[in-house]
Amino acid sequence: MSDSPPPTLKVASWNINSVRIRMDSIERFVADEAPDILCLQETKVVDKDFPAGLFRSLGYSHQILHGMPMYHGVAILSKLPMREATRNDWQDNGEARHVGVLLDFGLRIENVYIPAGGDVPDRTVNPKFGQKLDFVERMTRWAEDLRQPTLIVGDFNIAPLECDVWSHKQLLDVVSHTPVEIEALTRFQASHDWVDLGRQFVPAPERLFTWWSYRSNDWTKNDRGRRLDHMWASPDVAKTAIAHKAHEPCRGWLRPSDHVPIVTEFNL
DNA sequence: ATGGCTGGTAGAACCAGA
Repeated sequence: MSDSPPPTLKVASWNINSVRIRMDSIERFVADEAPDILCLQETKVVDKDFPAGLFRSLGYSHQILHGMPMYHGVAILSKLPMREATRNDWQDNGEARHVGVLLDFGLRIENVYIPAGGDVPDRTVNPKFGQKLDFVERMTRWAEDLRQPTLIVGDFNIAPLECDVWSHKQLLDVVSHTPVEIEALTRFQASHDWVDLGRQFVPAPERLFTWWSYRSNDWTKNDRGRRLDHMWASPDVAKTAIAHKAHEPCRGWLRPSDHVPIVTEFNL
């Protein structure tokens, strides 16, 4: 690492489901948690319309945007300088699903939005499911060549463990928790010996969810959540993590995203 | 009780999310 790192670093990741209509929630979350770096997915805005001024007023003067019209879109907002933004298109279809940056002290932060994969977990009848699996496989090839300390965060759209969903048995055939997806994600994990920070701090079989469907009248009733959002770190980076949580209160705020932010603090 | 909702964009008998 070149420059010396700050004493502590707090990183948050949040599938925001439209950044423009979620600024009140973002201000409230920033007041609660004050992350140094905020990685967003599903910003749903082209870069020229991104609410850059609002984030600047909250202290996030360093902004790396990768948006597109209507769908997807990722962004990294930071209080610390960032450089060398990379964009990978692991489906080769132009969708804005990844952006990566390098911090001055040598840590890479990679922000990814893995495709949801459609309804039917069979690539022969549902091309979106095949695209999701292929996306993860290409990410795996990419990660095999990573040599720098890296933190990869985002909406992986896969809940790998039995305790990552409200009912393992009832979700076995539901896209996000099928064995073939979990096998693909397991290969990705092995490609860089990624450490799952969520489970480093909340070990299985404890409940840990980051998403609850909009379709329930009361998201707290029956607690039908899934852990779709993740932060995975290079082994050396994982050793510096001192706290991790899913910020569940956000799901109960006015006009919430269906995902809640996840937050990890590091003592570098 | 896995769609019963929520977005963007168009102005939908839409598409997508997961």
